[in-house]
Amino acid sequence: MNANAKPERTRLSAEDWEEAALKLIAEQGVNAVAVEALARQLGVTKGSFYWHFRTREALVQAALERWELYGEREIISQIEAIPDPRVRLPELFRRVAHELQPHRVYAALLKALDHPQVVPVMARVSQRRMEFLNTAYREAGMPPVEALNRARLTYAAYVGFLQLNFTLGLPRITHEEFDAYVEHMIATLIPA
Amino acid sequence: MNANAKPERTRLSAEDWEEAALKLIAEQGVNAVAVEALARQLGVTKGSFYWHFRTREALVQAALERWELYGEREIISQIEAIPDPRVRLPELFRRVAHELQPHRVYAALLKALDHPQVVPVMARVSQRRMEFLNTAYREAGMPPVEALNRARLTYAAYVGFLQLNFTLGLPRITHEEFDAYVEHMIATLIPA
DNA sequence: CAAACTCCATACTCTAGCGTATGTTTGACG
DNA sequence: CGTCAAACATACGCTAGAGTATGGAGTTTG
Repeated sequence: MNANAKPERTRLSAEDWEEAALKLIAEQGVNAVAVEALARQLGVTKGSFYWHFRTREALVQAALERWELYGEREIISQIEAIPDPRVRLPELFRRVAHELQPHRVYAALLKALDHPQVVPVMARVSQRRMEFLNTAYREAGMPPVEALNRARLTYAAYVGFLQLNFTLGLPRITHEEFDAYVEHMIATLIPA
Repeated sequence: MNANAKPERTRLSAEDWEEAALKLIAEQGVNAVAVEALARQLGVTKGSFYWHFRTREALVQAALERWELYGEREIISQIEAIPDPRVRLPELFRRVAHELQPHRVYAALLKALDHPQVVPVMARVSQRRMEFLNTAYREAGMPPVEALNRARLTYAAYVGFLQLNFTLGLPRITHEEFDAYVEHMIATLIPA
C-alpha cells in the first residue's frame, strides 16, 4: 500500500509517466488513468504531471503510442525466425497461448474501446497482426482468398478468447482443458 | 435535434426509461447513460427520473436485465424449430450474419466491459449461447469434448468479429467479401 | 557562484454529473 | 367536482477530477 513501489527515483521524466500509465491501463483499464491517482502512485503531485504533459489526454495518447511502438516487437520477430512456414503457425499459436502477460494491455484496450483515442491504435495494431497471419497462411500453401478469410477468422477467435476469458471470467478453464483447446484450434484452423 | 423523437407520450413509465437507456447504450455506450441527458432526450427533467428509479445504477441494472430477458428470444427459438441438426448450424451462422441489428447492444456491451454491472450479465448471456452451440455441435454428430471446444472457438470468433468490425471499423468489408467470409467460417468450423 | 533551467508542491478554480428537497401538475375514481 | 396518488419541475448541495497560478527546491552551466 506504500507509494514506494519503484526504487524512489528522485526525479521523473515523461517516459516514467507513460510507463506508469500503461501499467495502470493493464491493471485497471483506461478510465482508471487519473492524474492525481497516478501522481500519488509515483510519489509526487499534479504539479509534476502538468509540467511533463499539457493535458491528461496527451498522456493517454503518448502511452498508447509508446505501447504501439515498443509493445509487440518480440513475438513477431521470434516467429519470423522459424524457417519452415508450416511449423510457424502452430508454434505461433502455442507461444501466444502460453505468454499471456503481454496480452494484458491488449485485453484492457479491448474493453476500453469506448474511448476515442484507443480506437485508431487498436485498428492499426489489429490490422498489422492480421496481415501477418495472412502472409503466414499463404506461405503455408493456402490460396490467397482463403488465406485472408482464415486470417480474419483466426484473429477474431483470438480477440474473442481474450474477451471471454480475461475480461469476463467465464467458468475458469483448467490448464489441461486450455491446452486441449489450443490443440483443437490448431487442428481446426491450420491446414494439414 | 428536436426532443420529439417519440410521439410525445404525456407520461412515462419505468419501462420507457429502460428502453431509452438501452437505445442509448446501443448508440453511444454505457458511459453515455447520464440521467440529465436521458431526461432531455425524453422531454422531461431529473425530477421524473428519480421518481421511477432510486439511482442511476438502478436504471442501468434494470436496462441490462431487460435486455438479457427479452433481447434474444427470437433467434434461438427460430433455430430450434429446424428439425435436421446438420442444417441447423449453417443456418444459424447465416441468419446471425445477416441480422446485425440485434447485435448492436451486445457489441456495445462488449466495449463497456469495464463497467462492473455489465460483466455478470455478459457472462450469463455468453455462457448460455455457448452451451447452445455446444449441444448443436453434439447433435450434429461431434464427440462431446470436441464439440465443447468447437463451441468455444465458434463463439470466440463471433465475439471477435463484432469487436473488429463493429467497434473498430477495420477496412470496411464489402457485402460480397462478407458473404464469402461467412461461407468460409461455415466450411471451416462446421463438420462436413 | 550566480544565473537559468528543470522539476515539483501548494493552493486554488471550474465543470460535469449524481443525488435531494420540496413544490406543482395531471388524471383516475369515488 | 373534490381528493389523492402518480408523474413531473425547480432549485439546490455535493463530490471527483481536470486544469491553472505561482512559488520554491535542485541541478546544470557559463
